[in-house]
Amino acid sequence: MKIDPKSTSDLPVQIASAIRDAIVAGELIVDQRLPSEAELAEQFAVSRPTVREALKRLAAQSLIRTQRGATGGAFVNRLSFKDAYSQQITTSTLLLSMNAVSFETACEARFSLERACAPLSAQRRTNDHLSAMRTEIERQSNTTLSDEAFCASDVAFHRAFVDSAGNPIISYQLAGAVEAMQPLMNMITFTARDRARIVGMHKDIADAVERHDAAAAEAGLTALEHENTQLALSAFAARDAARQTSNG
Amino acid sequence: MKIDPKSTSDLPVQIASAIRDAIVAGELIVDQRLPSEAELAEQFAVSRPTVREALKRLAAQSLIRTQRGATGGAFVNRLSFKDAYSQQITTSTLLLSMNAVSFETACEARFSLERACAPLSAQRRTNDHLSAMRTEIERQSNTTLSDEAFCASDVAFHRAFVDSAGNPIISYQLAGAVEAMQPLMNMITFTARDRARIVGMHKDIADAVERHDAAAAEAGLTALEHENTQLALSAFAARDAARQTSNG
DNA sequence: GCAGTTTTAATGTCAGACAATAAAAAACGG
DNA sequence: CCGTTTTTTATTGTCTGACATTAAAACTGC
Repeated sequence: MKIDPKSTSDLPVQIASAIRDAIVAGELIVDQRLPSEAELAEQFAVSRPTVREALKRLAAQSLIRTQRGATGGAFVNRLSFKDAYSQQITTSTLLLSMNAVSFETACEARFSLERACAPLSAQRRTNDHLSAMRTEIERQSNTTLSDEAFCASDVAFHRAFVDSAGNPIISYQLAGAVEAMQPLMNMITFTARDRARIVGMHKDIADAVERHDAAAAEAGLTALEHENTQLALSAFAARDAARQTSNG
Repeated sequence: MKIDPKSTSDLPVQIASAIRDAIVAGELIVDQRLPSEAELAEQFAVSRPTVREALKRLAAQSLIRTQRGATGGAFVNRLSFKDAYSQQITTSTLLLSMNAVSFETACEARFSLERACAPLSAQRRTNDHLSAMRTEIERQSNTTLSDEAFCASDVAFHRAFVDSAGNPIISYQLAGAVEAMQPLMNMITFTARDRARIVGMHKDIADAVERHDAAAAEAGLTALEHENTQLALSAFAARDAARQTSNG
């Protein structure tokens, strides 16, 4: 674990990279303790604050955790699915909001990937998964729900569907795609009729999964994608019209 | 932008969260300059090193960038697809290597998601995408290639295929699923016959995409998944047998 | 006006100190 | 001798202050 003494710039970045590479390469294994900050400082020939910054960069990525006390120090972290999920969601959300990704593009990505779950979900769904979906459908049927709460339940339904595929890697990958859509969905106002249609489609999907019918589940997702796209189009059209009026 | 003065622990984490929330909520927009470290320190009533650690955490996630000099400071970063890709790949790779995810699970996730690209790729593929795939097929046909180089080309082929779907969000999501598999694939030794079969399947997929045949592309991916799973099974069986012999 | 120089405001790095913490070691009491 | 309490100790967390480095802006001389 060495850094290039020639490279003049940004020591903490170099040190963080060196340690990260060691972790990825398996030289440092899970729960192994790194040398203390003082030792690392000596090893890399820099000061303790510089080492600290490097360690904090890694901590920000959940690659290490630190512990105070006599037997404390920095330890290689087992990257949990939970940590990975939340990183994935943050990154995806920012990616959408900062890069002017169109609603259609995001929606297409989300439903394309969700349809990939249909065969697995239809095959493997357990009663737990089904009841999680049904619970959200029940919740969404409550017409007194705010738009935000309706969207949140929508996301929860889709996550339950994705989880029913029984593949944690897929769940991880789709967490970003599904959750990152929520801010975009929150821009839409749902009428009672819109909600009824969406809830109906959710029912169709849950029913299809229950009877192990992958094709029907895929068809339900496609219909839902179409519905969402149409709703968004009219919502954005209305918004643009309002803007036009107020500005000119 | 405030932190909870009651919460006793980990000030840099709290400060980083406060700033991140402000960015996600849109209170700080892209390219906007944050207050200087000294000002932030005063605002949060902590010292400069504490603020610095918070900023470094955010820099590690590419949420901000810093610049030295008179007009320097920390600026909200536009999270580029490129940055998001590399974060995604690092996270996915670590997730696989640290959580004892089976080859089958990872493989299933990867190919399920890749199949989701087939309809879009078949519809939208450009000549550039096709030639990128053909180039990799050409490279893979070179029998003098090392196993690592063969795997790298395999990954490049699949990324070209995914990119041909013409949806950057899908490309971003799948970058992790595809690239993270490489270390696992590198554990497999490919015989000449194995390689010929794989290259043949790649050809089938490229041909299917070229003639806009989504179903054939999906079938090709399914065949490839099956091939990979079988190869991995025998590779791991051989490895386990060798271990058995040497141990007792 | 323009080129070169100086100023200045900001981050980058360092050194040293003390606080907070948690585990291990030592002291103590039964 | 064992269990509990206290002390020690190693480590991270935070602060203060200083200097180095950088790059833009202000200034100067022509």
